[in-house]
Amino acid sequence: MSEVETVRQAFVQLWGSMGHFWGISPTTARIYSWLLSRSEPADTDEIMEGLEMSRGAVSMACRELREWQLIFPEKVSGSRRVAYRPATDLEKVIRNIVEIRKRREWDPILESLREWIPRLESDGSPEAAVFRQRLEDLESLIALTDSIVKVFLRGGVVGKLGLKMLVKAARDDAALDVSSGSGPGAEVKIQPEALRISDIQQHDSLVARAESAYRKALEESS
Amino acid sequence: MSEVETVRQAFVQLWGSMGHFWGISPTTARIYSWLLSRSEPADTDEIMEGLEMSRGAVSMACRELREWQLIFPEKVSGSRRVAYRPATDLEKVIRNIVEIRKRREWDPILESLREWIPRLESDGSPEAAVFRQRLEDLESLIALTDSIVKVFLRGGVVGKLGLKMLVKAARDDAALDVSSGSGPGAEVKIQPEALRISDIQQHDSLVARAESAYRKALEESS
DNA sequence: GCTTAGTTTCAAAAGTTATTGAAATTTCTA
DNA sequence: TAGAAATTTCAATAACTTTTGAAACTAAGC
Repeated sequence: MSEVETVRQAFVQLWGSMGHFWGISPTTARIYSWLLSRSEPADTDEIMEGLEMSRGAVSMACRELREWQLIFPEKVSGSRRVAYRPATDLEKVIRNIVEIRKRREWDPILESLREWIPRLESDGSPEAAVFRQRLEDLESLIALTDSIVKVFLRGGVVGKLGLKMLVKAARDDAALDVSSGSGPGAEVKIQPEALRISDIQQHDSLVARAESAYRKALEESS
Repeated sequence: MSEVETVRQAFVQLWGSMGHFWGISPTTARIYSWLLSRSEPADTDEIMEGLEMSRGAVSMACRELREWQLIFPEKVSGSRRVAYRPATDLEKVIRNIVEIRKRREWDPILESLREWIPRLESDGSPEAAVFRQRLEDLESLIALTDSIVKVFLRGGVVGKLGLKMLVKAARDDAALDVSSGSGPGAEVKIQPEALRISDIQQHDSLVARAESAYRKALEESS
């Protein structure tokens, strides 16, 4: 068995177990990843053989993948067969899936929370107050995640700067780990203070300073 | 039925359907959310009645919640009963879960990808090259997500600035949506250019400019 | 229009996960 | 220490999801 085949099998296995993240079944995920691992499209028979599945399972899964626009049918000339070509721009793919799932599944969660919170306000009991506080905390967390996803989906100067900052911070931390791991007191790590959501969400004029410095630098470089 | 009870039922239903995100079963998730909706801890009988479950199901689920440190057992004085108090600092809860799942599930994905990519390099076939490119794209995407999660878990000045930028960007976008939705040409939206991961990951001296402006502003304000 | 290659559909079967309830076990009190 | 309150465990059962394979259907070629 070739190296490609070995990696392919492991990749298909891995992607299959991640299927639930994408909102598709493991089988459907496995077909998509199998197609991704190839340089050419494949028809139903090839998929059946490659993944040892029934024709019916392949058909159902391919229909779902088409609905998600993860595969595209192509006619095989001189034959009645349809070959399936996977969507290969993975950034676009993931954007598409995140966008669809955000709209269908995640946004309704935020909406529900925002509906419930004022309803608990009008009930004056201590239990309602406790419950409401917890829903508010949860709403803050989910709203932060929503912000990150929105920027990922939409782009823009400030969002890009934010993401670059995050990447830099993670990189800086990794470098700090390496340097603090090489001395005699290697177990001692400087642990920054944990972020609080309320702090992150708060309007901050210092952030505006950083933003305008970045914009000025952008102008000067173009 | 009271307003609290109505919202509670909807919340428990919602949280139960989100259980898979946390890596726990719907039943286990429902118990946790039910406990969150109350101002006082509850014992096994109360949970059984409140959620209409068997004693066995409650016992198994509570064991799992304890393992995740989502609930804490408390002795009920004058009785042999144990009451369960939920962890209520939701930021900490989510951090804990994200950290555990990152270590157990998500980090191994990145590791696998980073193992496979060089293996495909030594196979000179066109198919290996195509497959390798796709694995590299995927690795980039997951590494970005990993960066964001790392910052969320660890904090730090640069990470905090990055998150604040993202929140600001999302807020700015929302404001832009509102203002562009109120004119006669309301269907016309300015769509910023989509972010590319390779761009975000690239070292950028302009980001350093923004960062030092922020640090300077921090010093001046303290 | 007929034939047939190829695909889709769906009920039955298979596989997986969740729940139950009673036996087993643990722990506390008198 | 015995008894019983309370919980845990786990095999059986129930519920849910996935897969199969053959009947039904579609579409292309002659």
